[in-house]
Amino acid sequence: MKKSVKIQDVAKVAGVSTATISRALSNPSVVSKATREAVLEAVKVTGYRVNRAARNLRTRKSNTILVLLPDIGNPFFSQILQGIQTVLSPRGFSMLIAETGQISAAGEHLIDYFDDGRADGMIVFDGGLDQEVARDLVEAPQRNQVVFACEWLNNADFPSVRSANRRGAVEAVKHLIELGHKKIAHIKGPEGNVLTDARFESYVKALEEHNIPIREEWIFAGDFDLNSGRDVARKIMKMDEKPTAIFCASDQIACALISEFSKNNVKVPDEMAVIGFDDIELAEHFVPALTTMRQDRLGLGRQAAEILLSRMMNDKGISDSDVIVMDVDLVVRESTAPPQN
Amino acid sequence: MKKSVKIQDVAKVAGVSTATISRALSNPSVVSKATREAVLEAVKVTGYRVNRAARNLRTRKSNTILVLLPDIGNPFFSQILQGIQTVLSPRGFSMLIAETGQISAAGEHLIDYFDDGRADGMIVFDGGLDQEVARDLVEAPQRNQVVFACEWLNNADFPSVRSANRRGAVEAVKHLIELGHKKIAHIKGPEGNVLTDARFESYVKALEEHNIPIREEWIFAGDFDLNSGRDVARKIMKMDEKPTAIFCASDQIACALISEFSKNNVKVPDEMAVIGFDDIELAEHFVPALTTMRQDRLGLGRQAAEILLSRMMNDKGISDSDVIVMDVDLVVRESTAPPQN
DNA sequence: AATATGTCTGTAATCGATTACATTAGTGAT
DNA sequence: ATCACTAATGTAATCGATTACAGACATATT
Repeated sequence: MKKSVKIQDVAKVAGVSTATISRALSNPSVVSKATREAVLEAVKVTGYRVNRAARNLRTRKSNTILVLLPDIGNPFFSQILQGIQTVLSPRGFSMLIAETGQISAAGEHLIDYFDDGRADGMIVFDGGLDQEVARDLVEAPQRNQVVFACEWLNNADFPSVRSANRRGAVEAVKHLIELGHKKIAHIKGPEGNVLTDARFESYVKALEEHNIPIREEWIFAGDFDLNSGRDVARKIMKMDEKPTAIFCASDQIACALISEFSKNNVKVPDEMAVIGFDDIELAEHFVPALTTMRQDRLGLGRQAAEILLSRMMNDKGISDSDVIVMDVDLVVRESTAPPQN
Repeated sequence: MKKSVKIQDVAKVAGVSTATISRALSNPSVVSKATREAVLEAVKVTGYRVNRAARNLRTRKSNTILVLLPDIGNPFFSQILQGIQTVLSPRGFSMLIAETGQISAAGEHLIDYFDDGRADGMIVFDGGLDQEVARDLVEAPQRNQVVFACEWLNNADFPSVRSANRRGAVEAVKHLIELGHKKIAHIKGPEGNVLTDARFESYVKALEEHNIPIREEWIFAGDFDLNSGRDVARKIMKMDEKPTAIFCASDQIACALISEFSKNNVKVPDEMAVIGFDDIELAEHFVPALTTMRQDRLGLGRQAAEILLSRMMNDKGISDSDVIVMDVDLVVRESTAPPQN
């Protein structure tokens, strides 16, 4: 049972003081070459590893970033996490993951992560934070160490990285219009979500721009998830006057929608054109392959991490680029086609 | 700029010593009711939060679990992470996430997480660790604080949680046989993976048990991912003698396989029956809905976390239940049917 | 009354690294 | 020879909580 090596032990082996060890490791340029090499050698010999808790205590830093998700189980986030990780890892930061619901369920507050030194910064993917939680964040001294990604807060201007939801939604609907559709339905995301609103409003805008009247009965509540797609498909099939095309707020909705249509012999894209949003991995391999707006999830994660780190370094409090909007791309596959008749 | 409250400040407000504050918070039963209430009140008034770094340093614990994934971007893990989180969070543990590749790329070692006090335990999802990394883990004094999940190491007996891969694969193939298939192909997972081997060997075993000869040309290399499904579909379509059914090592393979078949007018399930493994969320909503073996991903995550925590509490070094095998369920949907003719 | 027992609380050492400040030695200028 | 300055290193305080140990007090026992 070898006891853990501490900086004192290394100092003894290298024949220098602990201060020199510390300096040689964290700021090599200030010690002489000879010492530096001796220290490195001693570190190797002893197998020394800095004790993070001690370092964190002394420096008041954790080198850890909290990633706050509304729902860890949603596979939409996995690639985003990967993007974040590719930026954080080489820079020596660790990634802590938590879920909005779990934090409040545990009686904790979001800013506790700052207050108790668990995290130096956070990337928040939940635009639906409680009013109170949001206010705490705005008023926190660590205000600058927070970046929103994908979603954002309407009443606070944190830096944020997001996809071009409005342009994307407009383009998606336009794609349907250009194919000749006039009867275009929309399945919304969850109530109160900023993405839901942005995409829905753009749907309305695109229709208005082309003088297509809005039909309330073709606007459906949903929640980004599979089940809402299935449910809406059932509703639509019962309608007397059906739309000929549907713009879904997410690919998951679109897939489940198509699936339910297929089961009931409603042909996609011929009888019903369907376009999604996200371009999840499976979209390309769905049957029929899904036409959708691609979000660069890896890039979103990377950008969010980059911005956060650069803000944490500067700490100017001033920021030139508060909102980064990532491009989205229309990917035309097989689930959209001109209307039949 | 309010400076952070420390335990001293609370002590002053409550009119007791720091020791009492600490005790009242971490071991309430040892202080009198009156003091306890006074302390709680003082904590509320001051807005005190324990400094984790200080606590971690003193207690030599981090209350953090490292979750090591082979690939963060793989959505297969998201529900597992959620399962882990639901166990860890209420017990006051945080979840740190890292990727095998990133750690070595950063020149770090897995056991550094123990050595430098970043994690008290780890759940490893990668059965393909380097020999060296694996050996370090086996020899580490924290051997007991490691649990494998989904995958496992062949040459070391860490506790592990996994699905009944062998039984599941046998059942999957049997399902095809019972439908009347005799020409059954298999698309394997990545080379050298323990799951690949378990599922492949079971495929062979199931065929042998039913006296169906193994046809080498119907065994395909793959890698759990979408592209290998597409590629194998193309290969099969070019064959003179085609199988009538295919057992895929993952749902992703199966979906992409079916997708490619559909594009080329090979009818699933009529011309080709396909069964997957995993039951990813989309399986149910695929077209046709995918027949597959369900793995309880949420449960896997939960179990892994439970076992790890209980081992960390006991620390007996002895373990009655080393390997927990989670049930898998055959979910018959629409991608399998009897062979045509 | 003296002693034992138990309950509660306080004092101060401790965890291990970082860093402000002090010190030393070496170089070059005057 | 003295001074100014730089470069390299050492000494010791510090970060903030936990906890071993000791002490104070109240109650029970003999």
